[in-house]
Amino acid sequence: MNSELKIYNSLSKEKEVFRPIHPGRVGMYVCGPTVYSNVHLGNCRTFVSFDIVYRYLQFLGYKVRYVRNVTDVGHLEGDVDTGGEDKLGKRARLEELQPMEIAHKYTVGFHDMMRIFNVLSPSIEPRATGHIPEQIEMVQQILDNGYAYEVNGSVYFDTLKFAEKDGIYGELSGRKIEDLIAESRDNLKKQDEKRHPSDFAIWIKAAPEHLMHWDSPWSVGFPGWHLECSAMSTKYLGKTFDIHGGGNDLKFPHHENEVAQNYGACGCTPARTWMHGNMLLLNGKKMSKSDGNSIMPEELFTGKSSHLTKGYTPMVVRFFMLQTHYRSTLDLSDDALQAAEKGYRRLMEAYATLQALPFSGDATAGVQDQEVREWIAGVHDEMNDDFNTPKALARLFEIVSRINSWKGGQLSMEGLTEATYTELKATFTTFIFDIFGLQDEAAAGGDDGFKTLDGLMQLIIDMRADVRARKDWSAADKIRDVLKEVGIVLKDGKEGTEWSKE
RNA sequence: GGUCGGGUGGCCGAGCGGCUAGGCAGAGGUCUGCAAAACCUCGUACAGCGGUUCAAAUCCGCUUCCGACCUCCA
Repeated sequence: MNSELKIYNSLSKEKEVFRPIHPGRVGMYVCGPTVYSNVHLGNCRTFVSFDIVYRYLQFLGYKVRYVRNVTDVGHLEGDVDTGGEDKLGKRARLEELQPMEIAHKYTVGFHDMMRIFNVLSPSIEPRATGHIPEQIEMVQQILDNGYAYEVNGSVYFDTLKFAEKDGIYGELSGRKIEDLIAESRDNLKKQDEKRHPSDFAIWIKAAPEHLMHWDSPWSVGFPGWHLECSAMSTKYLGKTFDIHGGGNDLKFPHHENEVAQNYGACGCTPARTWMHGNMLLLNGKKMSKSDGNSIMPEELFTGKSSHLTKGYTPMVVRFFMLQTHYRSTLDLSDDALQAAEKGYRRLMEAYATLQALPFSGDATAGVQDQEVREWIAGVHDEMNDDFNTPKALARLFEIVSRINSWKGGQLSMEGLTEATYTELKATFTTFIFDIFGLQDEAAAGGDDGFKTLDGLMQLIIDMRADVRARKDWSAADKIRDVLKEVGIVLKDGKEGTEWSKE
């Protein structure tokens, strides 16, 4: 490859050449789910996006420490002042379970879904309830440094002070200090514990009925939602690390407040590069559980949804996601999924073709060798350009045409050396499986089972070849038709008959 | 209302000053017993109106439509 990795930094709003703090190592933190209900497809898209980032960084040879948390406490519905209820606590009440049962139930569900989408497990998956002492310690540091104040057992971060003193509150999400200050005048009358509307709770005194609570220097209570990410990222990745990721919708207030907390506690901002994945749209609107505009992965797989005409496999969905850049919104529709399904199959069949295709090129390099070498450099360049999966995928399809032409005899391997051919095969395979994280669903389904089936199919194909040699077309067609009914397609080519599952 | 991001061919989506991706669908052809697959060729684009430029989908301005965030959300 010819290029260096460039990543779009939400903080600077520019693509920057990526240089890790420690050569050869990358520290990456991504905000995980709040485990109070099942993940929907929009959640999955974000984790697939960062899975690609994780995979590609590893492919480049970096030793990556990837931390992705699970939020199991402190995430309130609404505001603290308006008596917001903890999401897990509420769910626990509704399902008549312990909050930890809720957390466990939906964490397991989340993991299952990640496995189904072939999302790699992060290096560390810390949970908020497992890091209460660290969070209390951080609150204390923020208080000691004068960036927070205590009221009636709750502790609030003083955003106005931070904004005025350091001038970086609002930098990430594009909010202005002047607006904050202007707001504060109107707010003086409010009978609020907070000094300023943009202040946020970092420790919340628990109401008597609140199920999850811990002792602290200020009250029996629980940590604010934003605090866990600051505490856990600092613990596992240090005060400053390379990449912080998450969904676009977390930029404000969650990430902005994280920056404030880290600054308040450590005097520096946590991440050098901020990456934000864009939303998955359904009916032209953001997929969201709270307004009911969402689709669950199960519905997608089974096709049992008013938005779909049929079901789609996890890898088709993953392929579908890869066709769009992570910073663009992606509109889910049945038509688009059908197109993705065919594209995915075409790619997988080309992979199988390439595996079986013998080398028939030359000892000396010619024009074609040069073309293939340029192609190999090209796919890497696309990924280096802020993980441009749609472009890299487009490049893969350029090679699909070439593979099929070699096989079909429309193109020879003239001028192609074996070394280049080997590299082509390796690159093609690596991109599909290791970097894009796709799986060959047709070939899956058990190696033993597949061998048996393949043996049977070879027998049937041989017998049908005899029938065809006698020009008994009706018998040959009948075999083909019956097989089609059970989902097996026969393709008669020059070199014989091939079979594949529909 | 404030801040930001969009409107690209039948659909999904790249591109973001000159070389006009890719997938799916459509048309014609090659191959084949037929079919399928594959291959080759081909339409139909850059929301509208102005402007800058030798050159604009790409830059600037206005209009219009859509979305995100500003309150929990990946």
